[in-house]
Amino acid sequence: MTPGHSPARTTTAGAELEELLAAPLGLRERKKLKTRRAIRAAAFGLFSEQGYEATTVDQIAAKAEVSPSTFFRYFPTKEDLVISDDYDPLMEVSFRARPADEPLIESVRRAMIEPLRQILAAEREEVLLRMQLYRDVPAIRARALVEMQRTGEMMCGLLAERTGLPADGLELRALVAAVLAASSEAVQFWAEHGGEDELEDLLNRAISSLGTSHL
Amino acid sequence: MTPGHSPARTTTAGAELEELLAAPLGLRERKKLKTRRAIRAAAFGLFSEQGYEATTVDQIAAKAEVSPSTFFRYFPTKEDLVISDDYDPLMEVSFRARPADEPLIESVRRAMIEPLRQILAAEREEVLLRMQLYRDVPAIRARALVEMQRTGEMMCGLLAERTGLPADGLELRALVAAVLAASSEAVQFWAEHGGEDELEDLLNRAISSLGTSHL
Amino acid sequence: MTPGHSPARTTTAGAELEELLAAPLGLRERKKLKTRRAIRAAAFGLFSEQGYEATTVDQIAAKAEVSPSTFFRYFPTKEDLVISDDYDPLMEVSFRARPADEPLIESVRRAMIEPLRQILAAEREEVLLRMQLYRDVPAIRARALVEMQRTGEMMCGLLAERTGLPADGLELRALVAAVLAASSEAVQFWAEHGGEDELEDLLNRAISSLGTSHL
Amino acid sequence: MTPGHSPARTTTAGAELEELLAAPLGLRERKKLKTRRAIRAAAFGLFSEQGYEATTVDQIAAKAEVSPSTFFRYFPTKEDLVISDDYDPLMEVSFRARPADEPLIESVRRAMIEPLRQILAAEREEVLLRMQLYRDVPAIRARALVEMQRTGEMMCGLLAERTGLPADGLELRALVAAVLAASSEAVQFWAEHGGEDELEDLLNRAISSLGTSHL
DNA sequence: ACAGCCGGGACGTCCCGTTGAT
DNA sequence: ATCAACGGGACGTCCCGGCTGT
Repeated sequence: MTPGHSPARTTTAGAELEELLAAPLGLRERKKLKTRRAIRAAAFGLFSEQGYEATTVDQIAAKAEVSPSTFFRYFPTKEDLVISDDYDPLMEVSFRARPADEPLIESVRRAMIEPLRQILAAEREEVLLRMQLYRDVPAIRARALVEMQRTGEMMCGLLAERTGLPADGLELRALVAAVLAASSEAVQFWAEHGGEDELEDLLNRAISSLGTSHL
Repeated sequence: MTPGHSPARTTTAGAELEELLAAPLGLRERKKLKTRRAIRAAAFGLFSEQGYEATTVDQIAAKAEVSPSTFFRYFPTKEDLVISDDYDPLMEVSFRARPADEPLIESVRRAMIEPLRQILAAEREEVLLRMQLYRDVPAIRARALVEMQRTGEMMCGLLAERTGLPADGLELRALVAAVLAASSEAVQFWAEHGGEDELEDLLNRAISSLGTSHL
Repeated sequence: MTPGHSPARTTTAGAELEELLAAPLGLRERKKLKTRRAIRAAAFGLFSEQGYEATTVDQIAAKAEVSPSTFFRYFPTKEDLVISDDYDPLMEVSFRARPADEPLIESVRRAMIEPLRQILAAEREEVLLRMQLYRDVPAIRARALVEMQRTGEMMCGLLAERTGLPADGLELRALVAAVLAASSEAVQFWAEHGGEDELEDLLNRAISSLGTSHL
Repeated sequence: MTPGHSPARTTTAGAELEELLAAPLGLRERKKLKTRRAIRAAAFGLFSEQGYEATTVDQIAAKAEVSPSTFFRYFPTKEDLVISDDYDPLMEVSFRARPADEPLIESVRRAMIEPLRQILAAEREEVLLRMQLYRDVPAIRARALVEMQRTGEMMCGLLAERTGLPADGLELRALVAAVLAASSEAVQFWAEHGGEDELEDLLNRAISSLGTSHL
């Protein structure tokens, strides 16, 4: 739900996910992961210095001490640097773990917060930087928003299962879109203030403000 | 709030707005407007045939019987084809025209619907096509979503004036984001079903579904 | 011999020259001259702010409150802004006015200094700026150097008349090229130091340093 | 000292230099060198047929059987085709090899002649063509003259070391500029006469004509 | 598996010439 | 005479895919 949380699609991204989920990897895989991280680190450094558009793939590759060819092996596209992550599957797992009789909105809220906690614990700084990029770089914000829609579709499916409502019905879609949008604002707000507030509180406030729409 | 409703930024875009608002323009300007439309029409046609990325600026220019240079005079970027429109200022006017004691959400709803009606009356087909592009073409969806954020910021300003709440406070931002997201789903839904439903009804349903977040 | 002193080739340039030579012009012509100056002024301003390459003809035209078309009527090329001036004919007149029995090098020196004095008196600031551009902007320096060669050819002709040596003989060409190069260094040196030294002294020093080639 | 003798700045240019200095290169590098030469050859051919401005990069690439992209990998700019060479470092080496008690002007003369001999031996025809371009094509002459200034700065440094005079003093600058200009005329003269004279003699005559400035 | 090199093509910027309206 | 609009074309930058050698 934070921008750019897309389902894992490539094996390498899958690897990163699994690492999060703690399975210890083979030596080969660990090396690849390291390269992947190195490239991303280099890229983010350059982005924050020069901006996104002004940074070329070649520069990134050079700074990561990798050949451009290799860059493209790890990230099929320059944009993928910023948007590929593994939030969605984590959230799905998290949602299915909620008791079926819990109020829906509560399940959603918890399903979103759990994986966030994990990710923040592991790479809080990088998430903050990513959020700044997301604010400042149109192309990235763009991609991220698209990924958010993907997340929305997945959530519609999950909620449909639970409620029996049609997954592509207007009501569910509108509700999910709204919750995601509000949550995204919370995360953005959090990043803007340097992460000093408790993200969990912000999420709660944002989501409950939907109820105030009767104002 | 439909994707890509941005404030008028260029004089020509301003011209387009004024046309909507009915002021008959000088002969010179009418011609420019025609060219502008011709280019957009050509572009949208090609987009729906070949997809967005696969369509080159040269093709568009050729089909519009214009030189590539001229294309760039009218649209500084290929993406600008899709995202530049004049919804925002219309909506702002519309919102300010609502009585101050009306329930907030109602004012917002009406402020969004009024200009939509005008636009649909004038160019219903193009809006439908635009929505399809918005669904199908990542790059366009991307830009459009970004523009929606801009709309959001404007709305926050308006609501802040009315309510006295801070425009950049979490609550307002979350609420606005949610309403926009839900409305966007409504418009999208409408387009998916070929425009057969009443858009006004859909908007109402989508917005009121936010109240069901207590599910 | 300062960079960019070329023979008058266009009627308008001729006009500027004549003005220097004091003939009062018709009202029509004065207006054109004013425009010409306005454009150049605008251009030089932008050049010193943004650099030469980064300044577009359109910007110059806009700042001079002239249409781009008009710009090109006055200056066939962007580069012509910087290089067109009218030093050569002044110098030729000046040289022919020297007594025939004066030592050659002395005639040359005097022929160069006289017109310089006039120009500096009239537009000292602009000459200084021009010199800076000449230092800093490769394309301009380039053009200027080329013009200097033209000046060289003219001087070869003059010296050939006086000495009876062939105008395209190596000796004369080498001598003239050397004198011009040394003088150019003097002017450049003068500009680098903000014009505080007496240009005349510098020229004398530069030219006489050729004699030290026996070092 | 022929126009356009600039310091080696890219590795490939460095490679070219080293080749001149006889070190046999790896297979990879030889291929690149061949491509580089092929491009230049194609370019010079077209230049002499159609002129410089009228020749497009695409044409050059086509004739060299290379893609335009590749062209720009080898020469960042069309102009770089003409001006990039490796005379300066050769000359520097050559100068430093002169005995310190030799008359200055003599050291300079020898320092210029030695590398010229080498280059002429290796690619006499190309140098001749280059000189013609330098005469006939303003843009090229322009760039070349600029490079000559660079050479001048380097020489000032060298002479300053030897003489103890300040490298940026007017006297040294004027002297160097004059010697270079005279030498340039000699080379030019040589090229105009189809290379039939001994370049070495011409250089001697040109330089010694500086002494006649007392005429 | 990774590095370097190349090709092909899109984009967007700029220059300058031309045309028709004022 | 000036302007606004357009055309046409060059340049140079970048992305990404493929191929070759190690």
